[in-house]
Amino acid sequence: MQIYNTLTRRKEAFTPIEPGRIRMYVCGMTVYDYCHLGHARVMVAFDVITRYLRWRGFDVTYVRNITDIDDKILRRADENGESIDSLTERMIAAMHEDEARLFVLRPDHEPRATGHIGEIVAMIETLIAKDYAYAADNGDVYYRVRRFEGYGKLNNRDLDEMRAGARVEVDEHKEDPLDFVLWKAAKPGEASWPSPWGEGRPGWHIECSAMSTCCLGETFDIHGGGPDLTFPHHENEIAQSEAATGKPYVNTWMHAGAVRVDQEKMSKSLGNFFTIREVLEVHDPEVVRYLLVASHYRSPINYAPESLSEARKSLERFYNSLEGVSLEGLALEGAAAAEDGVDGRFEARFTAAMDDDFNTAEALSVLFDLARELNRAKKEAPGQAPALAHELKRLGGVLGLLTQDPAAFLKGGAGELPLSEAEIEARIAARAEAKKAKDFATADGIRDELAALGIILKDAREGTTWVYEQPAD
RNA sequence: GGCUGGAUGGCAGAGUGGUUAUGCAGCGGACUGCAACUCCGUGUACGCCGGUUCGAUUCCGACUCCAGCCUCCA
Repeated sequence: MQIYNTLTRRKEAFTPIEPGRIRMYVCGMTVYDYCHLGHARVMVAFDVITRYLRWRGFDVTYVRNITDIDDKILRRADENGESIDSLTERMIAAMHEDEARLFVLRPDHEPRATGHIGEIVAMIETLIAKDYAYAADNGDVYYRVRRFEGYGKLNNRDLDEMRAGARVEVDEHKEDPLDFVLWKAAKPGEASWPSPWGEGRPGWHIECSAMSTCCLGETFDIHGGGPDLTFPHHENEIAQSEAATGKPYVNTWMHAGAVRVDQEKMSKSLGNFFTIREVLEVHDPEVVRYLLVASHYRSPINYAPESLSEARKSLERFYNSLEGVSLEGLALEGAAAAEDGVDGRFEARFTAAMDDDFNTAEALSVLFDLARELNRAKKEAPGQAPALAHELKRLGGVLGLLTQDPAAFLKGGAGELPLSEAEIEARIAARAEAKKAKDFATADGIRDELAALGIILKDAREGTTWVYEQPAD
């Protein structure tokens, strides 16, 4: 298996530290607002990675933290006139709802910063003892960046050039403008925890170092996150953890690609973001997931509402092929599967694609080939169709796709129908009558009328089924 | 300015030193009462300029353009 490592900037053969076991940490959300599509990308990317690694037989421990104390949270809670707890609990619940709808499995552990203050304080104390950190006279504790030799290695940054780059804020309490905060002294009335340096709260970077070490050990296999976290967040994590433990922090760094809108990064600060929940109001969650899985996890994707319609059409192709094939009573293991006409060639191609840095786009192309084969079988060799359909669902399932009932998906999934299903069925029955009487004008009139509402009829030998496609506006 | 990554057919999006990605859309045919679904067939795509090579979209170099990071952001 090959994985691209952000640290070395190339694909490397992946070998877990402990055979058969993979420890992975991903930087999660700061819970002061609803998740947007950029968050969805990271959630889905690492969900696919986790599902695939498990499918390949690895025992994966997946940790994704929750930042539940931070300046933005304090500000937002204040603006809302609600408590920090109330705000963060609401947002965490919303996040769990969003990810569940996107077929994202929950990580094994979701440590919260406020639940690990003890470990955080202990790590800061170690850093001070080793002279990598210092308490300033304002009650803050800072990391002494120039003390850490490898600083900048993840981003290929040179300390002196960064300084020349000038956008570094000068702070009179810092020895060096590049030093970053580990512990922040509380202002009167702010949420705070006791520490040897007075009441305060942890800085953002230290919480990930402390929580990852605490959940996964001092050195672990994979550390992931969004594309904008490489600097300074992950650089600082390396500096903190390696200085504190004297050991390598992470073997493979993985970063997802950005979600863009009009060729600009989707972000809170630009205000050009779409929240997951607002997108799910009009689109089937699987369509959103498909859109994210259809591109390689590292390439940027440009979000446009039209891309979702295209994603839906691609998924319709899969579900059309699956529709009408009964999987009941299939005993499909090993030799039985081979006899039924599925000889592992699709799985081999699928695995080769995914082993190559999780190439989901390539893997999907294998599934499309499989769907074509299934469509052919439905026509020419119906006996083989169930095995092929099973294979398609099985491999699709590794990507967290194709788990719905085909008819249910095609009928619009989550969306609201312009007519009730009973009404639609009544029209279909009326049309069948007209067809029987060779009154094609009436029959086509009913079909056109439904089509205008987005309901597309499909006649099959077994009867008429339909697809609902929300008309574009 | 520094550091990273990218530029592929109408659109989306993989990949490769010489051979079909795939999906959507288009075109021709089959199926159909006509459609839809589906099947079969169909497109001299690889930013620009040089170099290496028998041969480069794929390797090397320059250039142009785009994006991300360098400030909180997934």
